[in-house]
Amino acid sequence: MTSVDEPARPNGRIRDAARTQAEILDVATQEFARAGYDGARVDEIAARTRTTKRMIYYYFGGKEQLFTAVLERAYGVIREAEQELDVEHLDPVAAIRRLAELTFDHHEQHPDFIRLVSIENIHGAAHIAGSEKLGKIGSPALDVIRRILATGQESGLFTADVDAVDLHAMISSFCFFRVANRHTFGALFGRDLVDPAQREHYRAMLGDMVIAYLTAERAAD
Amino acid sequence: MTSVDEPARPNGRIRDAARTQAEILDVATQEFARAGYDGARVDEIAARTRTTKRMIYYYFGGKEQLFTAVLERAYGVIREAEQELDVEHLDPVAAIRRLAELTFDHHEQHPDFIRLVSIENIHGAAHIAGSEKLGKIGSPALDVIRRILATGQESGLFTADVDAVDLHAMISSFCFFRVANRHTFGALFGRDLVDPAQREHYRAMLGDMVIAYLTAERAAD
DNA sequence: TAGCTAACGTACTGGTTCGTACATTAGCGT
DNA sequence: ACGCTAATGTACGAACCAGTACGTTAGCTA
Repeated sequence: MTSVDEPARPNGRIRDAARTQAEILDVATQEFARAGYDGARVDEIAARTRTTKRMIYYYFGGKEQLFTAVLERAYGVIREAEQELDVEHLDPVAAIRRLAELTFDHHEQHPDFIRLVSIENIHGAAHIAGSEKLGKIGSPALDVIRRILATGQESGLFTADVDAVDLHAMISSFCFFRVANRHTFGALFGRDLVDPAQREHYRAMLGDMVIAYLTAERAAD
Repeated sequence: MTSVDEPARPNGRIRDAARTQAEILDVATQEFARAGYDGARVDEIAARTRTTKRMIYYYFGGKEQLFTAVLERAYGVIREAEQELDVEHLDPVAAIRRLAELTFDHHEQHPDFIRLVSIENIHGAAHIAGSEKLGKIGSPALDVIRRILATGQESGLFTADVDAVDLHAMISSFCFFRVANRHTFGALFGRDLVDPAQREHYRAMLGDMVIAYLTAERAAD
């Protein structure tokens, strides 16, 4: 099965620290997302790698640090995606809608990440708190929202008195819930929130919701 | 500390099956919510009860069934609370806002339940699926929403083409995220979503959001 | 008050799982 | 070519933990 791997590779057993580490992180991400922190098995992660359990401890130190490394990489992916956001050329309403849609898409495309976040919350965000990397890196998306919001509020288009962090929470809530609670919601209400046929429906619903909130006519106060 | 428990009780060691089971469920709820399914320890649950591990297996059969029983009771509490909903005497806008607020309050008051739901989703809702009790009991809240929605849509007050299940998902998203992701959100963005001082702020934000969505002026289509 | 059963306690086991001691090799620098 | 170190593999141990065999007692019933 793995006989013809790559050309000019003797027996496919080459030493490559970076590749080994990346492979461990890939498998660990799946395993932690599959079963939770305590449900994940170090032996299982090792077995699904081309290397051994010894290497996990050699490179990461232990299960706990491995999970932290998994989180760090997962959040890194998000941050990279957020840096590619290009919506500020749009008018505020369109920009916010587009940003919400991209957030929606990203959540849908990374269910493992959502699960890791759920798991980390079960454990009180102890690993994030104990990570230097994850300590102080504000989300690029937040800066984008901040600027769009300022423009929209100055022009009077946005009537809501809301700041970027809260708006981010609002958008994330919807995207997160849809993916994270898919199973219980489906079991209890018989509706699959991640049904591909309903994807556009929910995408539009999110955009409508956020725009309606931001532009609603407010009672004078 | 526990010397003077209750009057007329010889040594406090009385046989009471119902009480023992309830006590196991109480402690198990805390322990599962604290550490997740795999992180929870049956011995720990037993130790924090007035009874022994033997009783857990005697009454519930095993760890898996105990978790299912915990879920069943937790969902039962929700359903009871939903049956007390009394908002239909209000006009549709006020009724929906009130319902959202009550949902908000209930989530805030039951963080353990939120955690159990997160945990159950990590495991693909396997326990709900395997439970007869949890299989077929539609939420009373859903019926209430359905009726309010119908009234509001007929009168033209509500312009959004949304059904009860989706609206319920929208409201729950916000309430759930705020509690469930409190820790990672706080660690990453430095804002405690469950800060008591901000409680009214978020409560109002949810109501504004839902009402704005339902009553927004729609482009003719 | 004898006896019966539900309710309860103790002590243990067998398997699992994280982590490590020890042995080995690839491949770079000189 | 020769060593030196990063990288890797093997085998094992010690603790932990879900679940159980076996023994005991409360309290109702007749």
